[in-house]
Amino acid sequence: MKQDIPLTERQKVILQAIINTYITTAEAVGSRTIAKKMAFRLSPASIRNVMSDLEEMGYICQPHTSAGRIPTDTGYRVYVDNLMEIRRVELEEQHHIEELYRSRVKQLEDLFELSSRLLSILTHYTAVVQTPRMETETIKHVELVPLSSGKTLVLLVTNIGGIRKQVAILPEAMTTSEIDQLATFLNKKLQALSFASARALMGSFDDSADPQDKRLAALGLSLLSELLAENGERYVYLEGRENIFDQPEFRNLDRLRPLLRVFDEKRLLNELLEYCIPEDMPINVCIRIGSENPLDDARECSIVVSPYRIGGRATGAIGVIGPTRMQYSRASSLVAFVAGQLGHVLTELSGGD
Amino acid sequence: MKQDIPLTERQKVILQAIINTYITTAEAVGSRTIAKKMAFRLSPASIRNVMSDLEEMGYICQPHTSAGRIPTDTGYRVYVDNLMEIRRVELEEQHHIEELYRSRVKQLEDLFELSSRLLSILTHYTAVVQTPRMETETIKHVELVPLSSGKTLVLLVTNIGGIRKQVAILPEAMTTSEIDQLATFLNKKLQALSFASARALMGSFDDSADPQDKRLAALGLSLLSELLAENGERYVYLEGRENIFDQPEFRNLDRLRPLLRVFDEKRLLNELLEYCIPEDMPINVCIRIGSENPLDDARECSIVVSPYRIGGRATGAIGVIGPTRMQYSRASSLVAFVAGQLGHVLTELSGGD
DNA sequence: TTTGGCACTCTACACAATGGAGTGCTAAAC
DNA sequence: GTTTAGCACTCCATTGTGTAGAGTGCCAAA
Repeated sequence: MKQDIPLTERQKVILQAIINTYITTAEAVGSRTIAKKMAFRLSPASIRNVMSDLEEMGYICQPHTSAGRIPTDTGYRVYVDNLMEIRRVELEEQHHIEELYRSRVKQLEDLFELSSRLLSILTHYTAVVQTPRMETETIKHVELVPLSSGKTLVLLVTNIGGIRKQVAILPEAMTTSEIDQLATFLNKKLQALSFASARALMGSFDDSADPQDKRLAALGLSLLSELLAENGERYVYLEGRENIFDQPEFRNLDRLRPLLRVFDEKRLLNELLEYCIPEDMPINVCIRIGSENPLDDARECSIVVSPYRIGGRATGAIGVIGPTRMQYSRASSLVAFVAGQLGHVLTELSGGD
Repeated sequence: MKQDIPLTERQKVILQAIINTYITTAEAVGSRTIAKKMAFRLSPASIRNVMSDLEEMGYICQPHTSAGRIPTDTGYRVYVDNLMEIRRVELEEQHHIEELYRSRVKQLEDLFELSSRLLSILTHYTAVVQTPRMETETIKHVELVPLSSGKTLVLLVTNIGGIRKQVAILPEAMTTSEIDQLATFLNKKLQALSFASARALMGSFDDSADPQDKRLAALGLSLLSELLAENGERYVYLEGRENIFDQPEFRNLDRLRPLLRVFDEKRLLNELLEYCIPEDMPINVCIRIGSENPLDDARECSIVVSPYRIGGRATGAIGVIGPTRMQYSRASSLVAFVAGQLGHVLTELSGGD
């Protein structure tokens, strides 16, 4: 491996041609194929020499002696970083997407579903959308709906229109008007607070002068504490599972199965996304190729993922998962664009408070 | 085919043995195997004669000349209807399940998720749960949460703790207190009504004497109409997808794919469940075997499904999907039991109004 | 009516033979 | 020095052949 040596122009062009070809055909590409496709004429023999260099550098490899070459993960890496053409989403496509965002969103969940479905349809890969980090939501409204026998449905509406709910058991018998009073109290105190601040505030009433406040805060905390807790796991929307069946590399059941396992386990997906977009990410699109990603079960595939932002603050991730032989250029431009749209709508939702 | 002729005792015993064996081994079973397993001694040759009869009747068939026999869909049918031993769920298992239902349910969604996960774990098949028919829910509470710029989040809580919501645009500018007034009006009028009655009632205000009522009703209708509409599609919970990978008949990608397609398309699942449990079903457990079910993509598998009841009224379906070579006995007893539990908890939730 | 025996059929598996694609190397051409 | 034609070589994929094994159907004897 002599990866430190910079590529010559010729090597670049040929590596690019190999990867472009492989991406569309899914078959190991030989020197003859490249020779025919290239702009400046070179014989297959000359191409072979270059290919041999590229192999030594670790960018391509042969499945077996008498086969053509296929890109390695590091090969894709230089392709993604230096060689691929950056494309923009077609204007017409842009308008089409924007139109959908305008018309199709009736509730928060629609937004995530639309985003993931859209991305899976446009890219033909499997799309994932992670719901926003809890810290970026603030409390908009608290509602207590009395149910039977001392139980209450506790509803929490957040600034973006998200809902948390749970059935809680009242710690003491309460009349309807007392419950109303509690709800009013909670709404007044918690309005526009983050979950963490709300928790802290409620706790602070413990040594309050006003015994009424103290009592209400204690009641409120017992009803809300679980909803306000960091429960870690965020929901992940996943669309376009079926697309992997169209990828020849996943015709094989043994390769397919681990990937489907990842799709089924939200926990793994979350881990994967968290790894790509760790905290407040400054970058736009993150690409993890094959072995670069942390899940053993996803070593055969790549993920292209972007943070989306609410009011400038990265709060969640959206992206696509496909074979390492992915149309990185198209995928990343689409992911970036849809992430932008999603963030835009979410910001609008949360903004006009 | 001479399916009308009743089976002799010997034919029954042998058919039962064949199916029981095939269910556990997944391999075509030959006369020798049966001869060894049977209680009363018969030579393979005699068994072959009976098998020949059973084949002529259409209950078993040979994959090829020199193979043993496997049950046909009609074979499974007589097995399910007449031959299989009806088993009860072990008492210990029952207690375990009941315990889970007591402890794990914080909100309505948990209930469906628990039921489907439980069933998939217990049976090792894929489990589905359809949410209740809209007609069985009544309105418990309406909440209007003002969002930015003339938008409102409309929340509808039902008697079982279900939630419908949408972001609606106010048809006219309203102050916060006007919105509160509207919410109070809606809660007073719609309390405990079904969706259909609510729709009808709101419409009836059109020729009301009181102009204030008329105005509020019109506003309310514009905000609620979409939520109250029959939107047809019910949500379907699905758990244990990965279990089909353990079934040898689905090792083959061509058999696997259509089934996964069904799993991914809630519409198809709904159709399947609707077909098995049409309307207010008197029966307990419905079993559809292979070609008996209406979906082409599910011709290779069986479904065991039961309605669950809220207050005695069947309102949704719960069941498992697996290969036609299914452990029908165990599956149906478990489905029935879990359906009972689910209905029980739902009834409790809705009951104490 | 039951059963042992036997010929027959078909699959699954292993093994060899063949064709084709693609390479690496070398020596000649530019 | 770089490029290219030629050639031997390697390996896969496909096809065909042979064999062992499982199971059947049928017949004649018990």
